[in-house]
Amino acid sequence: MLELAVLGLLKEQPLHGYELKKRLGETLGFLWGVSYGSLYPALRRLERDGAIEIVEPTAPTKAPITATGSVTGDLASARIRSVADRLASGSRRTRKAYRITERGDAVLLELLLADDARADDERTFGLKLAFCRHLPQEARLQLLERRRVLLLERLDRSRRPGRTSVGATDDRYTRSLREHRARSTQRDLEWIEELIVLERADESPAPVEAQSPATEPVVQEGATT
Amino acid sequence: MLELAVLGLLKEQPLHGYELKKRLGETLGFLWGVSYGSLYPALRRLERDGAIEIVEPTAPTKAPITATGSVTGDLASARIRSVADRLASGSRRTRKAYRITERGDAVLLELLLADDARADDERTFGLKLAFCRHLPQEARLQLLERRRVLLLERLDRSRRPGRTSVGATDDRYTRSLREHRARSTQRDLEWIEELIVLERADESPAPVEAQSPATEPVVQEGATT
DNA sequence: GTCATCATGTAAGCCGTTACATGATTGC
DNA sequence: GCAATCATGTAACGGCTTACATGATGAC
Repeated sequence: MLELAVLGLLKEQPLHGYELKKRLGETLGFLWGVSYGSLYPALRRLERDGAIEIVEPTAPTKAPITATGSVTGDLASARIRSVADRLASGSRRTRKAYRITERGDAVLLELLLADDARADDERTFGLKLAFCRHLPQEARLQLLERRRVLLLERLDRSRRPGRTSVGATDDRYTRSLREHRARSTQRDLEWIEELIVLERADESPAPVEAQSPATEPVVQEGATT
Repeated sequence: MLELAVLGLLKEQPLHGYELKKRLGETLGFLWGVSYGSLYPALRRLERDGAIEIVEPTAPTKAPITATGSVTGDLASARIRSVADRLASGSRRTRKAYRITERGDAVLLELLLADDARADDERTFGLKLAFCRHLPQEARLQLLERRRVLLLERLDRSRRPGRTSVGATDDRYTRSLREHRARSTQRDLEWIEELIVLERADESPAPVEAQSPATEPVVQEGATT
Protein backbone atom coordinates (compact mmCIF):
# COMPACT_ATOMS: atom_id res chain seq x y z
CA MET A 1 0.00 0.00 0.00
CA LEU A 2 2.74 2.38 0.94
CA GLU A 3 4.64 1.36 -2.14
CA LEU A 4 1.66 2.13 -4.31
CA ALA A 5 1.43 5.57 -2.78
CA VAL A 6 5.14 6.25 -3.16
CA LEU A 7 5.27 5.14 -6.75
CA GLY A 8 2.17 7.14 -7.55
CA LEU A 9 3.64 10.29 -6.10
CA LEU A 10 7.03 9.76 -7.69
CA LYS A 11 5.32 9.26 -11.00
CA GLU A 12 4.47 12.91 -10.89
CA GLN A 13 7.88 14.16 -9.92
CA PRO A 14 11.04 13.16 -8.12
CA LEU A 15 10.93 13.72 -4.41
CA HIS A 16 12.94 12.86 -1.36
CA GLY A 17 11.67 10.99 1.65
CA TYR A 18 10.85 13.88 3.87
CA GLU A 19 8.87 15.68 1.22
CA LEU A 20 7.23 12.42 0.26
CA LYS A 21 5.92 11.95 3.75
CA LYS A 22 4.43 15.39 3.79
CA ARG A 23 2.60 14.78 0.54
CA LEU A 24 1.38 11.47 1.78
CA GLY A 25 -0.53 13.36 4.41
CA GLU A 26 -1.46 16.35 2.29
CA THR A 27 -2.48 15.39 -1.19
CA LEU A 28 -3.50 11.92 -0.17
CA GLY A 29 -5.86 12.56 2.70
CA PHE A 30 -5.67 9.15 4.23
CA LEU A 31 -2.16 7.93 4.93
CA TRP A 32 -2.01 10.70 7.49
CA GLY A 33 0.66 9.34 9.65
CA VAL A 34 2.91 6.93 7.87
CA SER A 35 6.06 7.11 9.88
CA TYR A 36 9.60 7.41 8.67
CA GLY A 37 10.08 4.04 10.18
CA SER A 38 8.04 2.58 7.38
CA LEU A 39 8.67 5.11 4.66
CA TYR A 40 12.44 4.84 4.45
CA PRO A 41 12.55 1.08 4.53
CA ALA A 42 9.91 1.11 1.81
CA LEU A 43 12.08 3.41 -0.27
CA ARG A 44 15.07 1.16 0.16
CA ARG A 45 13.02 -1.85 -0.80
CA LEU A 46 11.78 -0.11 -3.92
CA GLU A 47 15.27 0.97 -4.78
CA ARG A 48 16.63 -2.50 -4.25
CA ASP A 49 13.96 -3.81 -6.59
CA GLY A 50 14.90 -1.24 -9.16
CA ALA A 51 11.51 0.43 -9.11
CA ILE A 52 13.01 3.76 -8.15
CA GLU A 53 16.45 5.28 -8.30
CA ILE A 54 18.27 8.14 -6.71
CA VAL A 55 18.41 11.29 -8.76
CA GLU A 56 22.03 12.22 -8.96
CA PRO A 57 22.31 15.95 -9.41
CA THR A 58 25.70 15.91 -11.08
CA ALA A 59 25.26 12.76 -13.07
CA PRO A 60 21.93 12.66 -14.86
CA THR A 61 23.52 10.18 -17.23
CA LYS A 62 21.34 7.33 -16.12
CA ALA A 63 18.12 9.00 -17.20
CA PRO A 64 16.47 6.48 -19.49
CA ILE A 65 13.94 8.80 -21.07
CA THR A 66 12.27 6.29 -23.27
CA ALA A 67 8.56 5.71 -23.21
CA THR A 68 7.58 8.59 -21.01
CA GLY A 69 8.73 11.86 -22.34
CA SER A 70 7.02 13.27 -19.32
CA VAL A 71 9.97 12.33 -17.14
CA THR A 72 12.04 15.21 -18.38
CA GLY A 73 9.05 17.43 -17.99
CA ASP A 74 8.70 16.39 -14.40
CA LEU A 75 12.34 16.98 -13.76
CA ALA A 76 12.19 20.40 -15.28
CA SER A 77 9.18 21.35 -13.25
CA ALA A 78 10.89 19.95 -10.18
CA ARG A 79 14.01 21.97 -10.75
CA ILE A 80 12.25 25.26 -10.45
CA ARG A 81 10.86 24.09 -7.16
CA SER A 82 12.97 24.45 -4.11
CA VAL A 83 12.86 20.72 -3.61
CA ALA A 84 15.12 19.64 -6.38
CA ASP A 85 16.48 23.09 -6.88
CA ARG A 86 19.27 22.96 -4.37
CA LEU A 87 19.72 19.34 -5.21
CA ALA A 88 20.49 20.11 -8.82
CA SER A 89 22.70 23.00 -7.94
CA GLY A 90 25.26 20.71 -6.36
CA SER A 91 24.91 21.56 -2.71
CA ARG A 92 22.83 19.53 -0.31
CA ARG A 93 24.21 16.09 -0.68
CA THR A 94 22.39 15.03 2.44
CA ARG A 95 19.01 14.51 0.87
CA LYS A 96 18.23 11.80 -1.57
CA ALA A 97 15.62 12.46 -4.19
CA TYR A 98 14.11 9.45 -5.83
CA ARG A 99 12.78 9.05 -9.31
CA ILE A 100 10.59 6.31 -10.63
CA THR A 101 12.17 4.01 -13.19
CA GLU A 102 10.70 2.15 -16.11
CA ARG A 103 10.66 -0.88 -13.90
CA GLY A 104 8.77 1.19 -11.37
CA ASP A 105 6.20 2.16 -13.97
CA ALA A 106 5.54 -1.52 -14.47
CA VAL A 107 5.32 -2.17 -10.76
CA LEU A 108 2.91 0.71 -10.35
CA LEU A 109 0.76 -0.71 -13.11
CA GLU A 110 0.84 -4.08 -11.44
CA LEU A 111 -0.14 -2.69 -8.07
CA LEU A 112 -2.97 -0.73 -9.62
CA LEU A 113 -4.30 -3.78 -11.38
CA ALA A 114 -3.85 -6.16 -8.44
CA ASP A 115 -7.09 -7.67 -7.28
CA ASP A 116 -6.46 -8.41 -3.69
CA ALA A 117 -9.75 -9.97 -2.66
CA ARG A 118 -8.64 -8.48 0.63
CA ALA A 119 -9.13 -5.22 -1.28
CA ASP A 120 -11.78 -4.40 1.26
CA ASP A 121 -9.30 -1.86 2.51
CA GLU A 122 -10.91 1.49 1.80
CA ARG A 123 -7.56 3.12 1.66
CA THR A 124 -6.15 0.87 -0.96
CA PHE A 125 -9.08 1.59 -3.21
CA GLY A 126 -8.72 5.29 -2.58
CA LEU A 127 -5.11 5.07 -3.52
CA LYS A 128 -5.86 3.19 -6.67
CA LEU A 129 -8.48 5.67 -7.68
CA ALA A 130 -6.12 8.53 -6.98
CA PHE A 131 -3.64 7.13 -9.45
CA CYS A 132 -5.92 5.36 -11.86
CA ARG A 133 -5.27 7.93 -14.53
CA HIS A 134 -2.12 5.98 -15.18
CA LEU A 135 -4.25 3.05 -16.22
CA PRO A 136 -5.78 2.43 -19.61
CA GLN A 137 -9.45 3.25 -19.52
CA GLU A 138 -10.42 -0.36 -19.77
CA ALA A 139 -8.55 -1.27 -16.62
CA ARG A 140 -9.98 1.76 -14.93
CA LEU A 141 -13.47 0.56 -15.64
CA GLN A 142 -12.53 -2.83 -14.33
CA LEU A 143 -11.32 -1.30 -11.09
CA LEU A 144 -14.59 0.54 -10.67
CA GLU A 145 -16.66 -2.48 -11.53
CA ARG A 146 -14.84 -4.62 -9.03
CA ARG A 147 -15.44 -2.05 -6.39
CA ARG A 148 -19.08 -1.95 -7.35
CA VAL A 149 -19.44 -5.68 -6.91
CA LEU A 150 -17.75 -5.56 -3.55
CA LEU A 151 -20.08 -2.84 -2.36
CA LEU A 152 -23.09 -4.72 -3.65
CA GLU A 153 -22.04 -7.77 -1.73
CA ARG A 154 -21.49 -5.78 1.39
CA LEU A 155 -24.86 -4.15 1.04
CA ASP A 156 -26.47 -7.49 0.55
CA ARG A 157 -24.78 -8.87 3.63
CA SER A 158 -25.88 -5.91 5.68
CA ARG A 159 -29.48 -6.33 4.60
CA ARG A 160 -30.09 -9.88 5.69
CA PRO A 161 -30.53 -9.60 9.45
CA GLY A 162 -28.39 -12.63 10.13
CA ARG A 163 -28.95 -14.32 13.46
CA THR A 164 -30.53 -11.67 15.56
CA SER A 165 -32.24 -14.23 17.73
CA VAL A 166 -29.53 -15.85 19.79
CA GLY A 167 -27.04 -13.77 21.61
CA ALA A 168 -26.54 -11.21 18.93
CA THR A 169 -26.30 -7.77 20.33
CA ASP A 170 -29.09 -5.58 19.10
CA ASP A 171 -29.23 -2.56 21.28
CA ARG A 172 -29.73 0.99 20.13
CA TYR A 173 -26.08 1.53 19.30
CA THR A 174 -25.55 -1.62 17.33
CA ARG A 175 -28.68 -1.00 15.35
CA SER A 176 -27.77 2.58 14.60
CA LEU A 177 -24.31 1.48 13.59
CA ARG A 178 -25.67 -1.12 11.22
CA GLU A 179 -28.10 1.29 9.67
CA HIS A 180 -25.51 3.98 9.26
CA ARG A 181 -23.12 1.58 7.64
CA ALA A 182 -25.76 0.37 5.27
CA ARG A 183 -26.53 3.92 4.23
CA SER A 184 -22.85 4.69 3.77
CA THR A 185 -22.36 1.67 1.62
CA GLN A 186 -25.39 2.62 -0.42
CA ARG A 187 -23.92 6.05 -1.06
CA ASP A 188 -20.53 4.67 -1.89
CA LEU A 189 -22.24 2.48 -4.38
CA GLU A 190 -24.10 5.36 -5.97
CA TRP A 191 -20.88 7.28 -6.19
CA ILE A 192 -19.07 4.46 -7.88
CA GLU A 193 -21.88 3.97 -10.32
CA GLU A 194 -21.76 7.63 -11.17
CA LEU A 195 -18.05 7.34 -11.82
CA ILE A 196 -18.70 4.37 -14.04
CA VAL A 197 -21.22 6.32 -16.06
CA LEU A 198 -18.78 9.19 -16.43
CA GLU A 199 -16.07 6.81 -17.44
CA ARG A 200 -18.24 5.21 -20.07
CA ALA A 201 -19.23 8.62 -21.33
CA ASP A 202 -15.86 9.31 -22.85
CA GLU A 203 -15.07 6.01 -24.45
CA SER A 204 -12.04 7.34 -26.21
CA PRO A 205 -9.67 4.43 -26.67
CA ALA A 206 -6.75 6.85 -26.71
CA PRO A 207 -3.91 5.75 -24.43
CA VAL A 208 -4.33 7.90 -21.39
CA GLU A 209 -0.63 7.82 -20.74
CA ALA A 210 0.01 10.11 -23.67
CA GLN A 211 -2.46 12.77 -22.66
CA SER A 212 -1.76 12.42 -18.98
CA PRO A 213 0.09 15.67 -18.41
CA ALA A 214 -2.68 17.50 -20.22
CA THR A 215 -5.58 15.94 -18.32
CA GLU A 216 -6.04 18.31 -15.45
CA PRO A 217 -6.16 21.63 -17.26
CA VAL A 218 -8.54 20.30 -19.89
CA VAL A 219 -11.04 18.76 -17.51
CA GLN A 220 -11.01 21.96 -15.60
CA GLU A 221 -13.14 23.80 -18.12
CA GLY A 222 -15.59 21.55 -19.82
CA ALA A 223 -13.87 18.47 -21.08
CA THR A 224 -16.86 16.30 -20.37
CA THR A 225 -19.51 18.55 -21.87
CA MET B 1 -8.77 -4.57 18.40
CA LEU B 2 -9.38 -8.27 18.15
CA GLU B 3 -9.25 -8.54 21.90
CA LEU B 4 -11.88 -5.87 22.24
CA ALA B 5 -14.14 -7.79 19.88
CA VAL B 6 -13.54 -11.08 21.63
CA LEU B 7 -14.19 -9.69 25.07
CA GLY B 8 -17.27 -7.93 23.83
CA LEU B 9 -18.70 -11.09 22.38
CA LEU B 10 -17.78 -13.21 25.37
CA LYS B 11 -19.45 -10.69 27.60
CA GLU B 12 -22.71 -11.82 26.12
CA GLN B 13 -22.12 -15.52 26.44
CA PRO B 14 -19.35 -18.12 26.56
CA LEU B 15 -18.20 -19.27 23.16
CA HIS B 16 -15.42 -21.32 21.67
CA GLY B 17 -12.98 -20.11 19.06
CA TYR B 18 -14.66 -21.47 16.03
CA GLU B 19 -18.02 -20.02 16.90
CA LEU B 20 -16.37 -16.79 17.92
CA LYS B 21 -14.87 -16.39 14.51
CA LYS B 22 -18.22 -16.89 12.85
CA ARG B 23 -19.81 -14.21 15.01
CA LEU B 24 -16.95 -11.88 14.33
CA GLY B 25 -18.01 -11.93 10.72
CA GLU B 26 -21.75 -12.10 11.29
CA THR B 27 -22.88 -9.87 14.08
CA LEU B 28 -19.93 -7.56 13.74
CA GLY B 29 -20.02 -6.67 10.08
CA PHE B 30 -16.45 -5.53 9.77
CA LEU B 31 -13.90 -8.02 11.04
CA TRP B 32 -15.04 -10.21 8.15
CA GLY B 33 -11.98 -12.30 7.85
CA VAL B 34 -9.99 -12.49 11.02
CA SER B 35 -8.11 -15.71 10.65
CA TYR B 36 -7.64 -18.46 13.15
CA GLY B 37 -4.03 -17.57 12.99
CA SER B 38 -4.82 -14.42 14.90
CA LEU B 39 -7.87 -15.50 16.81
CA TYR B 40 -6.42 -18.43 18.70
CA PRO B 41 -3.26 -16.65 19.75
CA ALA B 42 -5.43 -13.78 20.90
CA LEU B 43 -7.48 -16.18 23.00
CA ARG B 44 -4.39 -17.65 24.57
CA ARG B 45 -3.08 -14.20 25.31
CA LEU B 46 -6.33 -13.23 26.96
CA GLU B 47 -6.37 -16.44 28.94
CA ARG B 48 -2.80 -15.97 30.01
CA ASP B 49 -3.70 -12.49 31.22
CA GLY B 50 -6.63 -13.87 33.13
CA ALA B 51 -9.17 -11.92 31.14
CA ILE B 52 -10.96 -15.06 30.04
CA GLU B 53 -11.07 -18.64 31.25
CA ILE B 54 -12.07 -21.98 29.90
CA VAL B 55 -15.51 -23.14 30.82
CA GLU B 56 -15.10 -26.55 32.27
CA PRO B 57 -18.28 -28.55 31.77
CA THR B 58 -17.72 -30.93 34.67
CA ALA B 59 -16.11 -28.53 37.06
CA PRO B 60 -18.00 -25.25 37.24
CA THR B 61 -16.37 -24.76 40.59
CA LYS B 62 -14.32 -21.81 39.50
CA ALA B 63 -17.33 -19.70 38.63
CA PRO B 64 -16.84 -16.51 40.64
CA ILE B 65 -20.35 -15.19 40.31
CA THR B 66 -19.89 -12.01 42.18
CA ALA B 67 -20.77 -8.67 40.74
CA THR B 68 -22.51 -9.82 37.61
CA GLY B 69 -25.31 -12.17 38.32
CA SER B 70 -25.72 -12.18 34.58
CA VAL B 71 -22.93 -14.72 34.21
CA THR B 72 -25.16 -17.56 35.29
CA GLY B 73 -27.88 -16.26 33.08
CA ASP B 74 -25.56 -16.27 30.11
CA LEU B 75 -24.46 -19.76 30.88
CA ALA B 76 -28.02 -20.96 31.15
CA SER B 77 -28.99 -19.42 27.87
CA ALA B 78 -25.87 -20.87 26.31
CA ARG B 79 -26.58 -24.35 27.52
CA ILE B 80 -29.80 -24.68 25.62
CA ARG B 81 -27.95 -23.73 22.48
CA SER B 82 -26.13 -26.44 20.60
CA VAL B 83 -22.88 -24.60 21.17
CA ALA B 84 -22.39 -25.22 24.84
CA ASP B 85 -24.98 -27.92 24.93
CA ARG B 86 -22.76 -30.83 24.00
CA LEU B 87 -20.02 -29.22 25.99
CA ALA B 88 -22.02 -29.28 29.17
CA SER B 89 -23.27 -32.80 28.55
CA GLY B 90 -19.78 -34.19 29.02
CA SER B 91 -18.92 -35.27 25.50
CA ARG B 92 -16.90 -33.10 23.18
CA ARG B 93 -13.80 -32.39 25.11
CA THR B 94 -12.15 -31.18 21.96
CA ARG B 95 -13.63 -27.74 21.98
CA LYS B 96 -12.77 -25.10 24.46
CA ALA B 97 -15.42 -22.59 25.37
CA TYR B 98 -14.21 -19.41 26.95
CA ARG B 99 -15.93 -17.21 29.44
CA ILE B 100 -15.02 -13.67 30.39
CA THR B 101 -13.72 -13.18 33.92
CA GLU B 102 -14.01 -10.28 36.27
CA ARG B 103 -10.55 -9.32 35.23
CA GLY B 104 -11.79 -9.43 31.65
CA ASP B 105 -14.63 -7.11 32.47
CA ALA B 106 -12.07 -4.61 33.64
CA VAL B 107 -9.95 -5.09 30.55
CA LEU B 108 -12.97 -4.61 28.33
CA LEU B 109 -13.78 -1.40 30.15
CA GLU B 110 -10.24 -0.25 29.70
CA LEU B 111 -10.22 -1.00 25.99
CA LEU B 112 -13.51 0.77 25.53
CA LEU B 113 -12.23 3.85 27.29
CA ALA B 114 -8.82 3.88 25.64
CA ASP B 115 -8.19 6.99 23.63
CA ASP B 116 -5.75 5.87 21.03
CA ALA B 117 -5.15 9.09 19.13
CA ARG B 118 -4.51 6.61 16.36
CA ALA B 119 -8.21 5.90 16.86
CA ASP B 120 -8.72 7.01 13.30
CA ASP B 121 -9.42 3.38 12.69
CA GLU B 122 -13.06 3.24 11.66
CA ARG B 123 -13.30 -0.31 12.79
CA THR B 124 -12.10 0.34 16.30
CA PHE B 125 -14.71 3.00 16.73
CA GLY B 126 -17.36 0.70 15.33
CA LEU B 127 -16.34 -1.93 17.79
CA LYS B 128 -16.44 0.47 20.67
CA LEU B 129 -19.85 1.69 19.71
CA ALA B 130 -21.06 -1.87 19.35
CA PHE B 131 -20.13 -2.57 22.93
CA CYS B 132 -20.55 0.82 24.48
CA ARG B 133 -23.64 -0.30 26.32
CA HIS B 134 -21.21 -1.75 28.84
CA LEU B 135 -20.01 1.74 29.58
CA PRO B 136 -21.54 4.21 31.97
CA GLN B 137 -23.43 6.85 30.06
CA GLU B 138 -20.90 9.48 30.86
CA ALA B 139 -18.11 7.55 29.23
CA ARG B 140 -20.35 6.79 26.30
CA LEU B 141 -20.89 10.47 25.73
CA GLN B 142 -17.18 11.01 25.96
CA LEU B 143 -16.59 8.40 23.30
CA LEU B 144 -19.06 10.08 20.99
CA GLU B 145 -17.66 13.51 21.65
CA ARG B 146 -14.15 12.39 20.88
CA ARG B 147 -15.32 10.91 17.65
CA ARG B 148 -17.09 14.13 16.84
CA VAL B 149 -13.95 16.16 17.33
CA LEU B 150 -11.98 13.79 15.16
CA LEU B 151 -14.51 14.07 12.37
CA LEU B 152 -14.58 17.83 12.66
CA GLU B 153 -10.84 17.94 12.30
CA ARG B 154 -10.93 15.66 9.33
CA LEU B 155 -13.60 17.75 7.71
CA ASP B 156 -11.61 20.87 8.32
CA ARG B 157 -8.54 19.32 6.80
CA SER B 158 -10.47 18.21 3.75
CA ARG B 159 -11.83 21.70 3.21
CA ARG B 160 -8.63 23.63 2.93
CA PRO B 161 -7.37 22.87 -0.55
CA GLY B 162 -3.79 22.46 0.54
CA ARG B 163 -1.18 22.85 -2.17
CA THR B 164 -3.01 22.21 -5.37
CA SER B 165 -0.60 24.23 -7.40
CA VAL B 166 2.63 22.30 -7.49
CA GLY B 167 2.65 18.69 -8.47
CA ALA B 168 -0.42 17.75 -6.57
CA THR B 169 -2.63 15.47 -8.53
CA ASP B 170 -5.96 17.03 -9.28
CA ASP B 171 -7.57 15.07 -12.03
CA ARG B 172 -11.20 14.06 -12.22
CA TYR B 173 -10.71 11.01 -10.04
CA THR B 174 -8.80 12.66 -7.27
CA ARG B 175 -11.26 15.47 -7.13
CA SER B 176 -14.23 13.17 -7.04
CA LEU B 177 -12.56 11.13 -4.33
CA ARG B 178 -11.92 14.17 -2.22
CA GLU B 179 -15.45 15.41 -2.60
CA HIS B 180 -16.94 12.07 -1.83
CA ARG B 181 -14.83 11.69 1.26
CA ALA B 182 -15.79 15.13 2.45
CA ARG B 183 -19.46 14.29 2.03
CA SER B 184 -19.02 11.00 3.85
CA THR B 185 -17.28 12.67 6.74
CA GLN B 186 -20.03 15.26 6.88
CA ARG B 187 -22.63 12.52 7.15
CA ASP B 188 -20.68 10.62 9.74
CA LEU B 189 -20.57 13.78 11.72
CA GLU B 190 -24.29 14.34 11.46
CA TRP B 191 -24.85 10.79 12.55
CA ILE B 192 -22.63 11.12 15.57
CA GLU B 193 -24.28 14.34 16.55
CA GLU B 194 -27.63 12.67 16.34
CA LEU B 195 -26.38 9.92 18.60
CA ILE B 196 -25.14 12.50 21.03
CA VAL B 197 -28.52 14.18 21.11
CA LEU B 198 -30.20 10.84 21.71
CA GLU B 199 -27.76 10.04 24.43
CA ARG B 200 -28.36 13.33 26.15
CA ALA B 201 -32.09 12.82 25.81
CA ASP B 202 -32.18 10.05 28.36
CA GLU B 203 -29.96 11.42 31.03
CA SER B 204 -30.94 8.70 33.40
CA PRO B 205 -27.95 8.02 35.61
CA ALA B 206 -29.13 4.44 35.99
CA PRO B 207 -26.31 1.96 35.41
CA VAL B 208 -27.02 0.36 32.05
CA GLU B 209 -25.24 -2.75 33.22
CA ALA B 210 -28.20 -3.68 35.35
CA GLN B 211 -30.72 -3.86 32.55
CA SER B 212 -28.34 -5.44 30.06
CA PRO B 213 -29.01 -9.17 30.72
CA ALA B 214 -32.69 -8.66 30.20
CA THR B 215 -32.26 -8.01 26.50
CA GLU B 216 -31.19 -11.25 24.85
CA PRO B 217 -32.46 -14.18 26.97
CA VAL B 218 -35.99 -12.92 26.85
CA VAL B 219 -36.04 -13.27 23.11
CA GLN B 220 -35.30 -16.96 23.19
CA GLU B 221 -37.99 -18.38 25.39
CA GLY B 222 -37.48 -16.93 28.78
CA ALA B 223 -34.58 -18.95 30.12
CA THR B 224 -34.04 -16.48 32.89
CA THR B 225 -37.61 -16.40 34.09
C1' DG C 1 -14.55 -45.86 4.82
C1' DT C 2 -14.39 -41.56 3.33
C1' DC C 3 -15.78 -36.84 2.84
C1' DA C 4 -17.38 -32.43 4.67
C1' DT C 5 -17.42 -29.83 8.52
C1' DC C 6 -16.08 -28.69 12.97
C1' DA C 7 -12.22 -27.46 15.75
C1' DT C 8 -7.55 -26.09 17.36
C1' DG C 9 -3.39 -24.83 16.72
C1' DT C 10 1.85 -23.45 14.84
C1' DA C 11 5.39 -21.03 11.80
C1' DA C 12 7.00 -17.77 8.71
C1' DG C 13 6.55 -13.53 7.12
C1' DC C 14 4.74 -8.77 5.94
C1' DC C 15 3.86 -4.40 6.97
C1' DG C 16 3.41 -1.17 9.90
C1' DT C 17 4.34 1.27 14.48
C1' DT C 18 7.07 3.72 18.27
C1' DA C 19 11.23 5.15 20.11
C1' DC C 20 15.63 6.21 19.48
C1' DA C 21 20.00 8.12 17.22
C1' DT C 22 22.21 11.20 14.19
C1' DG C 23 23.47 15.05 11.67
C1' DA C 24 22.99 19.23 8.27
C1' DT C 25 21.07 23.94 7.53
C1' DT C 26 18.99 28.21 8.66
C1' DG C 27 17.66 32.07 11.44
C1' DC C 28 18.36 34.68 15.40
C1' DG D 1 26.16 29.39 19.91
C1' DC D 2 21.50 27.59 20.01
C1' DA D 3 17.07 26.22 18.66
C1' DA D 4 13.96 24.87 15.07
C1' DT D 5 13.43 22.51 11.14
C1' DC D 6 14.94 19.55 7.67
C1' DA D 7 16.47 14.99 6.71
C1' DT D 8 17.74 10.05 7.11
C1' DG D 9 17.90 6.21 9.20
C1' DT D 10 17.87 1.75 12.82
C1' DA D 11 15.89 -1.55 16.38
C1' DA D 12 12.43 -3.71 18.73
C1' DC D 13 8.16 -5.01 18.59
C1' DG D 14 3.04 -5.87 17.56
C1' DG D 15 -0.60 -7.72 15.22
C1' DC D 16 -2.47 -9.86 11.48
C1' DT D 17 -2.09 -12.90 7.32
C1' DT D 18 -1.21 -17.16 4.79
C1' DA D 19 -0.08 -21.74 4.69
C1' DC D 20 0.40 -25.69 6.95
C1' DA D 21 -0.55 -29.68 10.36
C1' DT D 22 -3.69 -32.21 13.02
C1' DG D 23 -7.52 -34.54 14.61
C1' DA D 24 -12.59 -35.41 16.05
C1' DT D 25 -17.49 -36.05 14.51
C1' DG D 26 -21.30 -37.06 11.71
C1' DA D 27 -23.49 -38.20 7.32
C1' DC D 28 -23.74 -41.19 3.56
